[in-house]
Amino acid sequence: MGYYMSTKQPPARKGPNSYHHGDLREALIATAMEMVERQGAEIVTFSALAKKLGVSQAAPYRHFRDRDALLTILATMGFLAFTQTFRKALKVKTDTTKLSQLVHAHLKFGTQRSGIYRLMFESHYLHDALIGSDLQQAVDENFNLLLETLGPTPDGDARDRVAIKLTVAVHGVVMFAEHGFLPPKTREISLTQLVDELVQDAETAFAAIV
Amino acid sequence: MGYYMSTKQPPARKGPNSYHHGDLREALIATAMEMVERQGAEIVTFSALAKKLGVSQAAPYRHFRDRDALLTILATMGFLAFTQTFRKALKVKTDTTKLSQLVHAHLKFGTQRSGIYRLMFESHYLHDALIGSDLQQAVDENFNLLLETLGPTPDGDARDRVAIKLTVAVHGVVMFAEHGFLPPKTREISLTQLVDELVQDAETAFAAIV
DNA sequence: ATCTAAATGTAATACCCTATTACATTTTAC
DNA sequence: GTAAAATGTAATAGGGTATTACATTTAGAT
Repeated sequence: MGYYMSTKQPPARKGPNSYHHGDLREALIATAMEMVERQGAEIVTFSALAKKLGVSQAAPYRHFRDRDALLTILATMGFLAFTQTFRKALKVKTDTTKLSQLVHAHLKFGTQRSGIYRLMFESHYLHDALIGSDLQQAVDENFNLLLETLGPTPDGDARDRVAIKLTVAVHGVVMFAEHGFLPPKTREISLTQLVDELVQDAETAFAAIV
Repeated sequence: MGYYMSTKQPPARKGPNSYHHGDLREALIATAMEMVERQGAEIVTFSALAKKLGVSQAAPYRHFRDRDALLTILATMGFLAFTQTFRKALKVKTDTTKLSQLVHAHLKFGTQRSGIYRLMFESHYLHDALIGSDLQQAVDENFNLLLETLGPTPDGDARDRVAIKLTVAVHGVVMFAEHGFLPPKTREISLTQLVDELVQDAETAFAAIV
């Protein structure tokens, strides 16, 4: 007893001994992130994490004040990854516009990594943790990247509005798609096509103010 | 013992006697809906409901298979209310367009009744319950109302796309606003103003295809 | 090198929530 | 009026959060 084989995570510790894990904090974050990506933040519990990592249920509390604190970290990581995705998208050589690449990167991230995307944009408890935080900074950086991509205009506010309208629309597409609430006709239109149009519209609007 | 005074809900039963509640099902739905509107679906538990209504914790299970079943009913009610809001908005006499009234009704519903709105559009478990359901019907009805408001066009698909793009954008605005993730500059632009622009854009697009 | 303080982990516990089961009481229909 | 259906209860098993007091390791100061 006390030791058993499993096809999954053997509770053997990676650390220097069997009492201390070695780097439980990082292990918790990594494992939690995997769970979020696979099945969404809902299923992430300290209980399950502790079991998977072969530590007691109380152990995670040594590293995070509570469950929300861990999820906030994951969300922040998500925003950093989101921005990275944007940066990479801008570097790719294609025949489409930079703006299009950026926006399609948004769509792809949102739909393919829906677990983390939902954690990032649907979490209620993040709201408070936002102001003046790493998280807020990560969010803002994203938007600034979009503004830079659009380029300068005589009227900055006009540009901002174009960017905002595009962003919220793409976010709306992702959210609706994620939850299966796209209007009837949309079910026959590909999301890619829809987003292409949104980009087109934004570019037209931009051309009018540049 | 066994009986106590409370400034809140006295657990006195409305029904014909103290054993049977009278109409527990409706009471559960009504109370749960209040909780959703006030604080969001997260706080709705059978436990809390039972306590408030002065019945045992097991009693709610006589009326709903599980918590999600109750919440699905609330979400469906939410969609019906949403549609009703649309219908009423169309009846109001103003100097703005019907489309504008409809879309502003969406914004208002989403921001002022965020608890139910989030339940309607963010719930993961609704996804499965959707196909061929009352819920799906309620959702579709909404979109059709928007299409009717736009009016007929030679190319129906083009109209659909205009409607879809507008809807997702407004939904995006609501979601972002709700979670405090509006891009930096947006914090200074009123949501109303933003939505006004979205309507303008849609109307311009519509004018081009009519 | 040691030994003490800080860091990290555990066990035990209290509390809340879900959901089921066997049983109790009303209500309804015949 | 009574049997079946509907509705409610108590008891229980199971899982989750979070705290507290205690155990073990690690690391830093001397």
